[in-house]
Amino acid sequence: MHNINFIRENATAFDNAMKQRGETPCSVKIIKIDEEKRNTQTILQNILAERNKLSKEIGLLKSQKKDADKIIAKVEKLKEEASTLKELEKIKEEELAAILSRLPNIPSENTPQGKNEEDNLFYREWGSKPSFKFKPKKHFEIGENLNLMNFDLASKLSGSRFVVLKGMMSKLERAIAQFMLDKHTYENGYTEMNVPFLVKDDPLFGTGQLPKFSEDLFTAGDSHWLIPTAEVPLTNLVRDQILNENSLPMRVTSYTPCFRSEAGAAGKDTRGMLRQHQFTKVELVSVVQPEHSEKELERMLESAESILKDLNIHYRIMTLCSGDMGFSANKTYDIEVWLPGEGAYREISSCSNCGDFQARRMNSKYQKKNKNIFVHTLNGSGLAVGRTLIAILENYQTEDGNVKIPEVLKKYLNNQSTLI
RNA sequence: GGAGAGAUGGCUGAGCGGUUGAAAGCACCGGUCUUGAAAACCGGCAAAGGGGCAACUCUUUCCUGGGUUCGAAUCCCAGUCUCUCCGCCA
Repeated sequence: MHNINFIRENATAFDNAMKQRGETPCSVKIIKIDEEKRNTQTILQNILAERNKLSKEIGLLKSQKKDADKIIAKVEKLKEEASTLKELEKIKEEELAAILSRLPNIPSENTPQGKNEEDNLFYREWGSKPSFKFKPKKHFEIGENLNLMNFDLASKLSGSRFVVLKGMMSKLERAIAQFMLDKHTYENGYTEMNVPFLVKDDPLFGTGQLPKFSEDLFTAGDSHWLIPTAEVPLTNLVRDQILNENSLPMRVTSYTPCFRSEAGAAGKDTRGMLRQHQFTKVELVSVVQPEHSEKELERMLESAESILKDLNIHYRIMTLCSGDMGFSANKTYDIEVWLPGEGAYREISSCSNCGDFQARRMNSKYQKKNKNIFVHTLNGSGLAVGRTLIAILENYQTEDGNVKIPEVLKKYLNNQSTLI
């Protein structure tokens, strides 16, 4: 959520920022509504002040057993005026909130300007593309050939974009998740959390999915939504709070399923388990003081990278341009793994600094010298488990159709060295 | 599902129609003392917003939304959440 004072004082800069993000500049409209709201407020408050004053007089008169009927009649009139103005004020407030709550975060000055993913900037890479003496298969070919990955069964149960994993494939996915959690909790300084997978509206508003992106979410009953990412429950752990400064930085991680309707992705990545309605992910969330968030983003990125390094899988990191970033982010790095079967880099993690954007929506502050300051929030995948499974299958496949088990995962798989 | 209890400032907790924005304690901030720290003592300390160059001033907020009243943290209604007991259940 944007600071209205900032927009008032930096209208041009704000409009430019929105332009960068592909939004139509609207500061003029915002400022106009804001002015109307404040004008209404000023008049209303004068009336209320008068009412309060007279009410006190009434109290005084009554306590002296004097007649107060005249003043009471006067107050009655004021009350009527006030109620009309109150309604008008409410309307203006709602108009303003409707606009502000749907505008994306302002890109950081370190975010490259651009329209779409083609304008993303290469940041760095690790490792190199492996060479194969045979034509590497795609993950679903490997999985289906081994009879450990079944999309037909899943579609019988739930339709398209679901998968059933069997036997060692299912164990492998669990091993990956546990490896990630262990790494982040024992080495990277995150605290493991077990959080609800169903949340109410408020948390989703807090992290920015609502009100604008309800189409991307699944609902459960009238009052709950299935989480599209653990970012939602984890970040909202600090909602409506004034934190003690010594509780910062707060670094938490959680392994959860994620549910996404993929409303805008019809026909995209329909084969395989790259884009599913349900997938699991280990998420990282940091809550820090404003002055630390830039450094924290780098730290988070390194935490996510540490997983792929241990798995020895080649990846590159892209800095997302203003037009390709998510709604709440001011700066985002995507980690893209190399998929030999696919012959392409695919996103496996996205690490974002949201600045105080989510904190404003959640009302999350910390206390510093008797001042309450909005915290900064960051989130990143550490990593998407399903896609890590894909990366392992494609990078560790052998010519006979089997898959080697990465060294760091062996201890989670009874020291087995191949999938079958 | 049945029966009760409750929701007050960063926290604990008083207040239950008229200087109550709210006692007290803790936490926090400033100071005295101390070589430094602790303790002790003194002082300060809710938030959001409006008006004003400013000093300052006003409004709103005691879970949320309605209502009663000249006036509500305090009374009434609805909702949300929490807790206790009983039942059911992974």
